[in-house]
Amino acid sequence: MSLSKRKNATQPKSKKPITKVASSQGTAPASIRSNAHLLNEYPSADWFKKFRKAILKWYESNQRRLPWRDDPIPYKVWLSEIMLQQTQVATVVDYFNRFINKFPTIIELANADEQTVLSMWEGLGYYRRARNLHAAAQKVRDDFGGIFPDDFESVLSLPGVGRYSAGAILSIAGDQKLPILEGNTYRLHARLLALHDDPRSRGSESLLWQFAEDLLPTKKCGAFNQSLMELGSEICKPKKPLCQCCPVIKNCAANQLDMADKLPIKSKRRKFVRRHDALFFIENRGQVWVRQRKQGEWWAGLWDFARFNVSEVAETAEKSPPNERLQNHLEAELGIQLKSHPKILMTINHAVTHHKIRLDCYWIKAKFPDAGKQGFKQVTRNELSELPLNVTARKLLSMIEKSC
DNA sequence: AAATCGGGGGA
DNA sequence: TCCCCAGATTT
Repeated sequence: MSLSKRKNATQPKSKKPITKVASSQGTAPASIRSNAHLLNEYPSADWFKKFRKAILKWYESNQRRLPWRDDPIPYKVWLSEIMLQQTQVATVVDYFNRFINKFPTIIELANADEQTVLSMWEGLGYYRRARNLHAAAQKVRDDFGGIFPDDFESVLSLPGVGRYSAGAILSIAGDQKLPILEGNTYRLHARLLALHDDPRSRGSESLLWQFAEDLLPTKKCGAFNQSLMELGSEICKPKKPLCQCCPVIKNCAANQLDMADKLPIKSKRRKFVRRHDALFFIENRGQVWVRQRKQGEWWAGLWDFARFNVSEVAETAEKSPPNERLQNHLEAELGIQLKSHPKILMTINHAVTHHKIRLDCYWIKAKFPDAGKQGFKQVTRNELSELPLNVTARKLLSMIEKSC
């Protein structure tokens, strides 16, 4: 099977997914030897042998008990890996249990409505993951006979699955010898190797994928890959790593150089953009205005109340005072006549990736126009509780329900 | 190579 | 406040 599209920049392009470097241990592969990213020598074969033994032994008695570890079938491992993308373990656990309870099998997930899937995802963020998960389940149902595939290329072809997730799923669920590289292991490896560069940079990334592959034992690759992440999460932490408790302290170049807390080199962070939004909870005789957010918008697929960017509105009408501008915009945009001034309910400060948002939430009473403008429709508060909402909308709603 | 996509937890 | 989290996808 050939890929019709590239999944990500690090994805191997050849049919054989992972480039084999014969006996690369001891002497670094050319790709590594040719750069000066390491403060130390590339590890020897003996180093790799001792590392594998020590970390696997540590993992046997130190692994956390997690729901997806009880029964590591491909479906559960896959689901856990998608939920864990850029999301902490503690956050995922309850979502995972609820999700498995609601959709016990891939087929049941595939046959579900996307709205139901999104509802189960509500609050977890990165909602594209949920839509991709649902689409992938349908692909498994339709293209793979309902059986989660067990070859790297097929797994990689599923939407939402990149090189990390494909390797993680197949190693954890099937003990396949495939490397992983993610947040924990970028940091762990940067320290083990004393990587004198940002591990997320282009050159470092390829070096670290090679290292991740060289690390793999011949068997127990699932436990081994998990042990790397577990160690990174619990011992080799971003701040104040617990080096005195580390089972592979003797393997750590950063520790030997007394630089563990100085590495990895952190990349420059893009600064936040401030943003001022206004939300309108529009109600009339028990009916509330909502719309489903479109593809390409934030929270695509989720439902939301009327929401505007105050700065953009201000640009189009500079002369009037802020409240009046917003009100005029509201009337023009939604085709409604306000019976009263919007009443401020609450202000929510939140963040969406690199945006810091102040959200002023207003309540207004207005009659729904005959033809719903801008894709709005009206629903009862009861129906509202069933729709997948973004966190701020849900927060506002629960505040309103509480005060009435 | 860089931007985009949420939300929460912890210091 | 800031940093980080078992990343993938698009531009």
